Amino acid sequence: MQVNVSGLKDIKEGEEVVLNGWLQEIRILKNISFIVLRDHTGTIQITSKPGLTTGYDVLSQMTRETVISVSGNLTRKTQSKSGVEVIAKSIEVLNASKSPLPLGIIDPVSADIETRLTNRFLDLRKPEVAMIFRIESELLWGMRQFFHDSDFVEVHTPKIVAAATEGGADLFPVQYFEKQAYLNQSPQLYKEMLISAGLNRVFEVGPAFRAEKHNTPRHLNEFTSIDIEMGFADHNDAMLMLQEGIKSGIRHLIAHRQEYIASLSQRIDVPEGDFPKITYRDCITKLESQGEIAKFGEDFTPEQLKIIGGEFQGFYFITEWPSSLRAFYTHPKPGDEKVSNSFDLQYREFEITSGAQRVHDPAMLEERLRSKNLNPEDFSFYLNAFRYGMPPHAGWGLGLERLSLIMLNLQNIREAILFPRDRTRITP
RNA sequence: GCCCCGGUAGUGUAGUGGCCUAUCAUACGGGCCUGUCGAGCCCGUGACUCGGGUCCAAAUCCCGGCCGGGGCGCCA
Repeated sequence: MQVNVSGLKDIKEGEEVVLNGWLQEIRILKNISFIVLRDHTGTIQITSKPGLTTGYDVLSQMTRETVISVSGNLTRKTQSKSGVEVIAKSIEVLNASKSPLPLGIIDPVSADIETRLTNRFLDLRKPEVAMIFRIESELLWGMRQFFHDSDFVEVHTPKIVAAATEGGADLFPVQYFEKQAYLNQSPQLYKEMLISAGLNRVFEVGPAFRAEKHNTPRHLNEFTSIDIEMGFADHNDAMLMLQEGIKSGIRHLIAHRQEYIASLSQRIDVPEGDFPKITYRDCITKLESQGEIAKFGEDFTPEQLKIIGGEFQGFYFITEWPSSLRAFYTHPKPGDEKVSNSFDLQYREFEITSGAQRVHDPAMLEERLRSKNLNPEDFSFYLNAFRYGMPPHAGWGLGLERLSLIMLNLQNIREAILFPRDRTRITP
């Protein structure tokens, strides 16, 4: 019977099993040999002896990470520390591995992130590395379910676009036949058009591209953005949806994959209660009381965000950002138009999400475009959607890799994406 | 865009002008070992990012290229 390593717990003493996987370690002694076989569920010791095992004589030629198929009998009457092993009847090589490995899977010496990324297929064989993506998958699944259950439609908008989302530079140009096009930095404009289209609530999980030449542990040039937009809603509705979306993702992870959580060195809990909120102005007051120079209309430095983040446990919102700091589509706060109905979701010094109530009045939108030195004519495909009945609406965009980064306490965002696109890397 | 730091065996490192015929670990190859499990012990293979320059002498100093890490800006 073919089983995974994790399935061995249900196998009776002496029963014959077939295991497929990678040869993680091999130790050949004079009259007995041990192999540690690894599959995607775990590792198991395979014991073989001359005369008992077909293929014993070629064991000494087997290299680490060779793909093998083992058949044998499970026994728990073993001296192995794991308390269970398989006595091999036969060991077959399905595909040999070259040696030496460019990156050891279980070596005591750790490799640099660069070496790991250029050999990512080997790096990902480490269970703790693969676990990042298993957890990310579960978090995302839980969030997807939440949005579906909350009447959102999952959509897919173009990644090749004609105009800049927010008018700025920092886009990757692409040649689109005879036209100049760009990789989209955000699905923002399309999400909003779908509100005019009457879909009412949309969400999208997809790539976003930023041509910023940054080289930091928290930026990628291609990342995965979880975006939502909701009609007949404001920034407070959007914040609630964000809070509940994240909670649902974590709740799903905990409910369905306790074994993942157990393998981690840190705890993951569903945050209790509402995420606290602090206004931009209150942040400034707080910083000034600590001797920091923080001027209205300027973004916080990473150092300042550490100070603010130190006031909160886990997630918190910074709300009411100056209108001058936000994109043109951000709705001003009625009666206090220097600030906006906007928010960032933060975790310590990390910005996870940016969102807002959006401008829905076409005249105000044009004015806002002009105030940002953008030409409304360049946005006519977008502005048209506002001229024939656009509901008030709000939404946000969340960086999936940043969410993984903070949930798993990773030191570098490149850890949270399979094949990072950073300042210089376009392979693998 | 600005600034800082780095590149030595497959991997990770030591080394700051002569003592380097380059350290150590791990990996790899061979040997010993009836049960290992971070196996152990013995032997061995294996490296100074590239191109110029300074100097009697360069892994080490200088210039440039390439590659990488980080800080700021900007942002998810």
